[in-house]
Amino acid sequence: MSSLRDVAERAQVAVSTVSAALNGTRPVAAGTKRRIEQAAAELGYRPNLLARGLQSKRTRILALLYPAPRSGFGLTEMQFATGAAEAARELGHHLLLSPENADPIEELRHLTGLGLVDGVLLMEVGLDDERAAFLAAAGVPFSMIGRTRDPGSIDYADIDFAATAGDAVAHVASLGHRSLALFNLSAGAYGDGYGPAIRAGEEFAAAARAAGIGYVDGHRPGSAEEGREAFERLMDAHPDVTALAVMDDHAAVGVIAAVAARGWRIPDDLTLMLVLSSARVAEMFHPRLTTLEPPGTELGRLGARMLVDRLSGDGPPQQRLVPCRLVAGDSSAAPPPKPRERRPA
Amino acid sequence: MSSLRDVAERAQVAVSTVSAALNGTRPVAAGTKRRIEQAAAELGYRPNLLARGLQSKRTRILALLYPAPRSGFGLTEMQFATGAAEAARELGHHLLLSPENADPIEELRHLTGLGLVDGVLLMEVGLDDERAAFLAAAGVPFSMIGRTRDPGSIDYADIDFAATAGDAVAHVASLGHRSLALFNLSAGAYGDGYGPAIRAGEEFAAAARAAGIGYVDGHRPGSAEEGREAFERLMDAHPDVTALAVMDDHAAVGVIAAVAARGWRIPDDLTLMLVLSSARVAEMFHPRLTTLEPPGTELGRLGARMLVDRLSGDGPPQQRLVPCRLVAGDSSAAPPPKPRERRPA
DNA sequence: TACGGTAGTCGAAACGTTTCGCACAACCTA
DNA sequence: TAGGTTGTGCGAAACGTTTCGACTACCGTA
Repeated sequence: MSSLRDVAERAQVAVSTVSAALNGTRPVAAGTKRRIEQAAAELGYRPNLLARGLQSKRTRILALLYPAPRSGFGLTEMQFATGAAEAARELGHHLLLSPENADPIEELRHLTGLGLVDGVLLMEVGLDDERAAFLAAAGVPFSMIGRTRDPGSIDYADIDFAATAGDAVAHVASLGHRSLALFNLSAGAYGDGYGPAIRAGEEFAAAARAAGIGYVDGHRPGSAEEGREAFERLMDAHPDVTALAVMDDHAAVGVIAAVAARGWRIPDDLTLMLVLSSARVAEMFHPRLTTLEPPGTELGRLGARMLVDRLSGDGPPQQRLVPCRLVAGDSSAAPPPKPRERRPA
Repeated sequence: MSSLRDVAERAQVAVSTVSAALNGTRPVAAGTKRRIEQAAAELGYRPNLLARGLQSKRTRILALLYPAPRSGFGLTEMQFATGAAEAARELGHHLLLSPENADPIEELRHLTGLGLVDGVLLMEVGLDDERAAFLAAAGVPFSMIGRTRDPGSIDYADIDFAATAGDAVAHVASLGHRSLALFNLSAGAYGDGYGPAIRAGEEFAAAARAAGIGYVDGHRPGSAEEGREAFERLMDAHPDVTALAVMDDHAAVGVIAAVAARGWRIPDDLTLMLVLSSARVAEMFHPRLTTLEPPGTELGRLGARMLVDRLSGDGPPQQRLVPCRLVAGDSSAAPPPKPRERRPA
């Protein structure tokens, strides 16, 4: 690989002049500049990132930190990563994939001590996230996909749960439903204090109240079997519920089975929608489910972009909320005209 | 951040001695070594990766190169990435996520010219992959997840399609089926020359022949609608087929609908299985589909490991084939005892 | 006693950049 | 004509490592 010195020799100038010409960091006479650029092109010169980073303390490398997935990552997490990587590249940066081990703080200390990364992008942020606290204390630039309970002036991109819940409620309300239930994420899959689970619960309740329709919460099925059971219990306690939003894919499978077991049909007897599931997943179901698709790629892109902004400038904190996109499937319809009854096959 | 010099001062030795002591690169007296280690610990010394890389020409950074996904990445691709990142970290390396832009070769030239990465891990390898050709010509160490038509002595980890097809055929044959069909990946989703599509086709044919059961190929549905049509045409042309393997998730949705439209049931009237789909996807279906789950994480890990091996040693090329895991669902059963007929609802 | 070998340590150079003070010429202004 | 201002380029230092030749002290041996 050719170095700055090779270019300098070929162009008959000093090394520092080449650096200045190529980076535009100080004025260089037009003729000289042209000679240098040509020499660089002829040699196929590429600046060495390590040398540059060593000197300038800026590597233009970002680290994407994510916990070992408790239950395997989904499409959304993949989108965070690819979105962030894309945006980073467009902005002339690189993205390092950093799985956490048992001790995330130690991991972080190590990672930032290496001098390798300029900033950190945090995924799967908890309401009280120790990583965020550590980074803030250590003065390491970072941004979050998701957010802590009190993000203060930390940059983040997160789902707009209020808007999302509003859209969901508006969707079923406009179809004529008067009562909606939510099956939240199970504690097992993500642990307690998982932001999306808590915020979604709160915002659905608020949106339903604002729209003046009934709202039932409390079930948190994490598997098909639990979904089936939860639906049975829901119908026992609240036979008037005609619309159901489910956050866990697998639970939805159970709900569909339970509906069928009663001799009911979707969407005629129940409007069923997924929350925070990608349309690709929703399409796997029969009927194709309506879903509120999380803006994974966009959140990833935003997270990376605001981190780069933070690194290169100061500016006010950027805090962005992006709503899920409602993708209508074949599982939404008007509520049944008269009370449903079990019609076992 | 403290540097080698700080440690040297504190331990009252020369910088070079500290380096030697900490890296074990040449003998250092036991007492001195202890003093140095203590000083390093007290200062919380971390070697600067950039400086080290600049000098030693080894950064311990690997790049994972992947094309912009044509149709959005799936779980398997996610597993490649997380598996590779995990293994890299365990081996003291880092993994850079590198999306390709329009011109992969230029991208590669740029990436390797930076001096930032020691080696490249290639994903989504085509049978005639220009990236592999370029890297080989450029002398850049790399390994592949997947493989070219003629991998020569290039390290790779790929799916063992022969074993996978064998397992699939054995599965249906043992249930009593005498005729199997395969719906391959659509050309649109992955382009022609996509290794898995071609190899799967060949190996299913070979396995069926070896087992002495009938085999039908040729359909390549890439959506639910195409899946439905393909199934209708299949039944028209080959009414004797009682087992079907589908490679595209969405096509399976259409097949299931078509089966239901005939008044048939799965698995009673048709044994349906997914090929190269994760169990998490198979569980979304009703009934839960049998699937041949690709070893995504393991392939990612293997790819990273063999690349690290290649970097640090010479050794013979490593070429590993890993079969898919057959996860039995509720969609496999013995073939129907008597010929099926349409029983429209 | 002199000599070669060895274990341990040091200092300097090198990796490829960026940055910064300084030099030099040409030009303008008073 | 003297002094200042610009425009342009140079050289050296610095970033934090690794590497390598050289030096010292000590030991055993001839």
